[in-house]
This record gives sequence, structure tokens and C-alpha cells, in this order.
Amino acid sequence: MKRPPKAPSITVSDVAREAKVSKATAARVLGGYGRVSKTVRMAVLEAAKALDYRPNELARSMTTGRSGSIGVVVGDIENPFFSLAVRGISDAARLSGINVILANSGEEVEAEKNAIRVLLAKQVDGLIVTPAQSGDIGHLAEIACPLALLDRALPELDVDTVTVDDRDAALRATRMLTRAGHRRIAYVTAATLSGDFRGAASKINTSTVRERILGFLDACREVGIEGAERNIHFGSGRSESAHAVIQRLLRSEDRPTAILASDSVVALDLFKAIRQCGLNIPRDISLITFHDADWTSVTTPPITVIDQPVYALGKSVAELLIRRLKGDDRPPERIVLPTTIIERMSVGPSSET
Amino acid sequence: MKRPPKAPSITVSDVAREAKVSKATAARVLGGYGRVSKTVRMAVLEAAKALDYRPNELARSMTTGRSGSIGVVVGDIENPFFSLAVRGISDAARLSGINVILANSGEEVEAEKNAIRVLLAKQVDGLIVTPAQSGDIGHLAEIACPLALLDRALPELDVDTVTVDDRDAALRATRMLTRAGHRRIAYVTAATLSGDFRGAASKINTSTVRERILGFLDACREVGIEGAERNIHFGSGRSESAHAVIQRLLRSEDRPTAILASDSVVALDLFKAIRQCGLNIPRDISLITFHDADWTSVTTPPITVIDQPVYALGKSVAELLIRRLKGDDRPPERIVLPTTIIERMSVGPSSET
DNA sequence: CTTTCTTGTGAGACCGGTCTCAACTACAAA
DNA sequence: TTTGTAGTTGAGACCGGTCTCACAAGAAAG
Repeated sequence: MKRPPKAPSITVSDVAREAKVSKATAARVLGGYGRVSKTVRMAVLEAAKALDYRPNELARSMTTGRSGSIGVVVGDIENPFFSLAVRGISDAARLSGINVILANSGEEVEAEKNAIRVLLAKQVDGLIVTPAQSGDIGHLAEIACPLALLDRALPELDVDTVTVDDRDAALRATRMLTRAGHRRIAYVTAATLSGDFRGAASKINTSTVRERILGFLDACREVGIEGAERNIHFGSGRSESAHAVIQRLLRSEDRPTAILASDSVVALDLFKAIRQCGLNIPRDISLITFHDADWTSVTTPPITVIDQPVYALGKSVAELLIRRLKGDDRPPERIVLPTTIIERMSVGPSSET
Repeated sequence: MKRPPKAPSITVSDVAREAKVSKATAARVLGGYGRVSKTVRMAVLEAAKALDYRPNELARSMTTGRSGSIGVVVGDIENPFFSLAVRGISDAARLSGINVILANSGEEVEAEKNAIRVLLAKQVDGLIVTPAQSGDIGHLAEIACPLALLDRALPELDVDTVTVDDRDAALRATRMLTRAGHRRIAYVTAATLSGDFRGAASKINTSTVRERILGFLDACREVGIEGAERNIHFGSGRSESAHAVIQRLLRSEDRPTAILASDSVVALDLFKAIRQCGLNIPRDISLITFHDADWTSVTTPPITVIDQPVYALGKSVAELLIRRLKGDDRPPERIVLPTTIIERMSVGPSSET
């Protein structure tokens, strides 16, 4: 099949000629706008069918200004958290006849900027973004079309946002650990930090990360744990260095007796590493993770998780964004969805000597 | 509908005016084609920067005919198999500066048809599809743009296709089970059948499903198992009925002593169901599944899997398709990637009385 | 029997790019 | 001086739709 020999697609003009009406009239029927008499409508429809006319959505978008699609930029589609959220988004979008252009940022700001530029050039009507980093949000602030944030809020950015009660979730989960007697508790996240941490949680702009850390620290403080800040470990994403970080953590002198993981991918890495080190959950170490990934219920022991309404998260942002596309002028909403903790078997009493 | 706060975007004409050159010249610089003198180029570029010009990709596609994006239709993004394959596709696409519009078919032909229609209307340059069903392929055959098939071949459709050695993989996996002494072996797949099965494997058009069944039957035949066809169970996808099917299978009088699962989602369902029934893997029942999903290595016991090169699968189709977009005229290729079996602990001797 | 309104239709501009073609400028070769 | 030729530039058509506007014909109103 030679692509070069242009596939001369059928246009409104062709249909118009076939139906012996003007281009304008044919367009009215085909585009479903304006008024047309029944007889003419039938004629045009028939001609269209005979010619196998297919509208060119691009040309349509060209004049109307709206493309009928929204762009979604997530960190990593492979992460079950995101694929589920994306399904929520697509389902909501499909209901409104809108389609979704997906882009991966790999959690890198540069890739994110680029993805946004491309999507904008493609004239998406709106954008749903899971900001990779917090410091660098200029590119988000200057976006001209409706924007909605998924899972991660940005205080400086007053746009529709759907997140979960991260602080509270982290608080409750950590409490569950302190109540079991744990004092050396680590929080392990894939997020990376632009600058230095030094316990200045307020400096972290990405809400999800900040709120969870605050919740974690709250719980630690409640029971008088000193310097809990030092037990927060960043950068445990998909990389070799991350693996090393985890190994070091587990083999260290004062290895934690309990770990709270920021997502199921990190948790799986931890789970494997813990085994590799010959440690036992929950005897030697307790584990709780964010996101009720499917594997967490089939391990031995099954993992206690913070269950986030991920599908709803996606569905909600999409609905918010679409409502705005339809002309809703309400001030931006910030929806915070509740989480529940599913207790399984991965939390035990502290093994501390 | 108020779109009013019109965002009067900057066009080539605006830039041209600002730079005091003709629209054509400005377009040449901005579009990167034709010849322009250094001085004029600089002037235009400067004007563009000053005005913050952003090209309208839609308008560009309009005239060039190519949109710079490809459409991908998969069964279910949530299935880790697909999300990984999609990442392979996006990575390959990004390298060529092409972007990906993703659509979910939910494994339903109607949704698939619809998705294809929409993508085509959006003028995608090419299409990658994982055909949901086998019988109904008219809509695929009449696609005018380059098409490539992922994971599932269609014999009647002579287009670029990348699959794995399904028959061989199923054969080897089943053999592993027969060698362990199993005779009552079930093959459980999420695929649904249009008509009746009755053992006429040749009637199944979807290559993946057919080849696997053939391999399965081959292995059964080798050791003289009669009527193995009756142990093939379709329709175990995401649904309540699927759950029922599995339960019935496990509780039946002559429940199988070994199961081969067609994908990790089915396998996870099976794993849970097996536990629920109080059965033990591998003592009471052995399990092998296609796809080395991440959870399969952390269960107790870890699951023996057929490891498919999923990422490569996605990357390869994308490369094939992109090559064709660039004008390659070679006859369609059918690439078959090899699989390996990762032996873990889920296969034991037959528990048959 | 006009006057006004309604309805259906066609002509043609327009969206924001690309691209063809002709014209103009130098400068070199004849 | 004339003719080529290559390099630059501008004018305007074009892609395939939408949409504004003018106009004709019949219906309703005066």
C-alpha cells in the first residue's frame, strides 16, 4: 500500500456536488447546525453515505477553535495508580464525547514542559496534570486553557484540583505504627527534592508530598519521637540508585522497625528488598503503603494499605475540567477525597531491642 | 457557552507584521522550510519571541495532511500488560517526535470501532490496534492509513504485526505441567468467543488465543490426554460472571490439578479464588500464567510465568509503524518475539488420586 | 393587496498554517 | 551589454470545515 498516492478524502464540497446543493447547505446537514429542510437533509445524507464521507475533525477544530480533546500528563502510566486514574479520566471524558491525549512525564519537569507544549500546540481544550515537581511551575501558571490538577495540589495555582486527604491518611497510618510500639519509623517516597530538606517541610511545594510528611511528623511528635525528619527518604523511584538507597536503609545499624511507603511501586521494591535481606514482615519490620495495588492482598503477609479512591480521583478531575470547558465560571474547586486504611497483616509490634 | 475571553493567539501573520516581512517569509522561518536570509531569519525569530508565538499544530496538519500523531487502541490500559506495552510505544514514538493518542476498547468491538473512527477523524497518521475480536474485522480492513497489530495477529490482515511465540510458549508451559504428572489441566482465558467452540481451534481468528490453544492441545496430545478441549475456559475477564466461572471450575467434582492462565489479571483472580477455596498452590493445584506481572514474584509461593517481552513488543510495533509512516514500502512484516519461562514455585506434582 | 416575518438556501470570508509561482536582486558568464 | 542563474522575497491559492450575511419564497399580519 503506497501512502504517497494521496488518499483523496471526501469533503463537504464533494457531498454537496453529489447532492446538488451548495457547500454551505451540505455542511449544515453534515455538521448538524443551522436549519435545513427535510428533503434536502435526506438528499445530503444519502450522498454522504454513497460517497462514504468522513468528517475531518482537524478542519472542524480549525474553525471552531475547540478540538474536542483534553491532554493528560501523568508521571508514569505504568504505575497502577496512574493507569487507574487515567481510566477514570477516560471514562468521564468518553461520556462527554471528549477524547484523551496521554503523555508521560517520567516525573521529570523538562519532559512535562515539553509534553504540555506539544499538547497545547495540538489545541487541546483543557489539561489535566500531575505536576512532577513543585518548585518549577511557571509553565503551568502561564497555561491559557483550563487546567486541572490531579492528586497533587499547588498552593500558588488556583485551579480545579482533586486530591486525597494525604496528611490525615499519613497521620492515621503512622499512628497505627506508633501504637504498635514503633519508634524508628521511616517514610520512603519516590519524590525527589529540588533543594535540601533539613526538615523544612513547609518548603515542599507539592502538596501530596508535603502533606504526607506533615502527617507523618505529626504522628511522630504525638509520641515524642525526636528528629523524625531524618527518617524521611526521598528519591526511591525507578532507578538503580533507588535500589541502593533502600538496601542501605535496611542494612543500617539503626534500621527502622516500620516503614510507610508513598506508593505501591516503592512498596513492592521495599517488600522484595526486605525479603532479600532475610527480614520478616511483620516480625522484623512492619510495612504500610499508600495505594491498594492488587498485589498487596496476595502477598504473605498481605500488606496493610491506605486505600485511595484512585478511579474516583481521575473521574472527578475530568468532570471538573469538562464542566469548566462547558463554560462553568465558578471559582476553582479543591476537592479532597477521603481515604480508608485497609488493615491486613503487615503491621506487628515493634521488634526494637 | 462562553469561550469569549478569547485567547487571541499569535499567528504567523502577526509575527510577519511585527518583523515587517511578508506572511510567507515569516512562515518559512517559523515552519523551518524554504530558504531565508540570515538577517531576515533573525528578525522573524526575534519578533516571534517578543510576541510569544506558538504554532498551531492543527492548522499545520490541515495543510500538510499529516498530524504527527498515531492512535493506539488497546483492550484495557489497566492491565499491566498493556500499560507496559503502551510505554514501549510512547517511548519509541517520542524518539521520532510523534505523539500518541490512546483509546480503550474495553475489549469490545463496538467500542473499538468507535475509537478507530474517532482517531481517524482526528487524522492520525497511523494506528496500532490490539483487535478485541477476531470475527469482525471489516472496520480494520478498510482503514486507509498505515495500521499495525500488537500482540494479536489476524491472518486475513496483511499488515505489520508483532506478536510472541504464543503456540510454543503455551506448549512449553503445558508440557511443564504434564511432565509434573498433571492430566486434568485447564486453560483459562479472558477472551470471549463469538460462536461456539467445540474444539474447532482453527475457527478462532485471533492469533494469540488460537495459537495458545493449539500449543496447549499439542502438549495434551503428546501425553495422550483425551478431550482437552473441554478444559478450555473462555470469558474470565473483569466481570462477575467471570468470577462465577472460576468458582465453578475450582469447586467442580473433577477440578483441574493444574491451570494455565492467559494473563496476569486472570491469574490474580485465580490465585485469590484458589485461596478462598482453601486450596494450596502447588500442593492441590499448580498454576502458570502468561506475563511476568510484578506481583507474581512476591506471592507465596511465587508464580511460574511465561515471560513475554512486553515492552519490546510495544516498542517494535511502534518502530514498524513509524518506519512505514516515513515511506517505507517493504511488504508487511510479521515479527514473532520469543518468550521464556521463569520457573518459580507454583508447579508441583499432580495431586490426582 | 401590501407589509413584515419566517424559513431555507447559496456565496463567500475565515481559521492558521503550507506551498506554488512569479518577481526582484545580485553577481557571474558570454 | 546581454543573458544566466542562484538566492530571496511577496502575493495569493489552498486545506476542509464553520459561519455570517444576503436574498428568495411563502406565510402571517395589517
